[in-house]
Amino acid sequence: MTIKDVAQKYDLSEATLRYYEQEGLIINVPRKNGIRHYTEENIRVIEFLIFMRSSGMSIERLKKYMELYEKPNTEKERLRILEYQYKEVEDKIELLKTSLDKLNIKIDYIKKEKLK
Amino acid sequence: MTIKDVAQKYDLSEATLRYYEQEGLIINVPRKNGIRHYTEENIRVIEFLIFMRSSGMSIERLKKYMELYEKPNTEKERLRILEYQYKEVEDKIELLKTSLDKLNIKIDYIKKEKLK
DNA sequence: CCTTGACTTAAAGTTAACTTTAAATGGTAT
DNA sequence: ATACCATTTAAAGTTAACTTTAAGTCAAGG
Repeated sequence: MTIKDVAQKYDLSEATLRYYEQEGLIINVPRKNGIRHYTEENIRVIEFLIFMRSSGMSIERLKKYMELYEKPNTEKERLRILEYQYKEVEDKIELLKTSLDKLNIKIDYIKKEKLK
Repeated sequence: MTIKDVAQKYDLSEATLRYYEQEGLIINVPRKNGIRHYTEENIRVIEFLIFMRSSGMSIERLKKYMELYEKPNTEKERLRILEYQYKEVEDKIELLKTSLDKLNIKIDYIKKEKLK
């Protein structure tokens, strides 16, 4: 798959794919005449990156994760990163739920004010 | 209350309070010898701002909201903004819940791999 | 052979939301 | 009176995560 194909399939810009590679999030992307041809492994990594970004993990932390991924016997450390991320997402959800409640109260309040 | 008091009480930096004012999110902050003395109304606005920021509303949208707040008969428009924000927060929560599930699956998978 | 179009890299630019800095002022303690 | 301290404003700087631009390469079509 060329960069264009991948970008279309995953709704990323080509620039983003190059940027991720430059940052070390995607490695070993083979070239033919200098042009990227993503392998299945590359694609799996990209899917992982997209998912992790959607959970809010920073590029910085993903870089750390991918560095570990390249080395043997790093499961424990990678697990720690994922579990930490899990907790962060949990916390964020809790915070947002509180926000929802408060928004609701505010909305109701304004609705009542309007009736007066 | 001086800027220092407010910053401490709400765990904001003084710079942030000045920035919000500059952006038009906090208006009519009275000065004595040039020094800010926040009124109760100012404080209520600040509490609102903090809450809205925690729900992820942008400074830009808050600016719009506060502009409306200054004008009479804008309840309908303000309601629209709040309801839109409500939906955005709902969506974000859903997205994050999906992330949690996937993270869980990934974590379990790595744990199992490790056992092999 | 020449142009076109897709791709390349490196570097500079963008945006949001602040933060930091520099220079000035004004009340307070010595 | 002077030195200090908290405050002020305006402007410049920061950070993350991209995006855009400039200049170049290369295979394919006319």
